[in-house]
Amino acid sequence: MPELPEVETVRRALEIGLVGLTVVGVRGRSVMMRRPLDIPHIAAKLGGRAVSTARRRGKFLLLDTADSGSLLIHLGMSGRLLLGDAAAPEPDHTHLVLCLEDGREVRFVDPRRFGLAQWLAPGDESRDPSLTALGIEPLDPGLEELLPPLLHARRAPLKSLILDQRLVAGVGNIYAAESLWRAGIRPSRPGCRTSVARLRRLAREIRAVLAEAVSQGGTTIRDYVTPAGDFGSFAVSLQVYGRDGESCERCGAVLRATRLGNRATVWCPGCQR
DNA sequence: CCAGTATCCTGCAGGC
DNA sequence: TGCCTGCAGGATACTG
Repeated sequence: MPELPEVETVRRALEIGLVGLTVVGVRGRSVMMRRPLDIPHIAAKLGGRAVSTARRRGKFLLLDTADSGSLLIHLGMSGRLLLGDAAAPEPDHTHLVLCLEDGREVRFVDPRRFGLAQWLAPGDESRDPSLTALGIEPLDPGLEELLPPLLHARRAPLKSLILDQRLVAGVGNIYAAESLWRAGIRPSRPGCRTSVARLRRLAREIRAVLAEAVSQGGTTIRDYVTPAGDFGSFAVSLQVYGRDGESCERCGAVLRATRLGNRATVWCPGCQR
């Protein structure tokens, strides 16, 4: 569910509301998630320590301590991080709770359990396979120069390529569809059959749509909320995602839905080539 | 190495 | 009202 803008919005909320505070307790159940959730291990490493930094890499969050290591979190499809009063009712599927010194709690809620929360010892970050495999950070400088040659070398549909976290880290199904619409490129177009100039345009649109979505607090479709419980407001700016059957804002043609790599894909047959 | 498919899990909407 | 099917913002282990 959450893509880069939603994860970045969560990170900013934690930077303001969590960083600097001490985690006085850790509780939860050691359920199976994308990786096993080991509550006692997290409790031993994080309990009694302060969170010093909240970082993001692609769709991953890293909550650092000064010298004990970091809590790695991925929200998967349905994950949410909530920051609020410990007395508030606890949602179903709350798997991990960080109790804070000021009486509030950070709760990791994830019904589908496609997410993960895992302790990384100092130095583990550079060994974790899913972190080391991550590609370009799209809001960092250089996307326009680095991404086009990678895409041009491949035959797969561009939408599948930009969803591949090893190429560019943070684009998901919503922003893949939106950036291709903005660039006027068909999602099914093979990377190798797209000019480098058009791929550069795509890279620019990826950056632009992600940055705009961050400024709107992300996109809420059904259940994404910020740690404070607010909805992201970028949904009103979506041009294709979830709009099949409606008319294209740019050319008026009827937007069509298809499936690409087992993911719903909406595009405009009139102006995406 | 690359491209495409199946799979993990719960909740919800829609059809009958 | 229920029961069934398919689908959902993701990643990855497979298969050819």
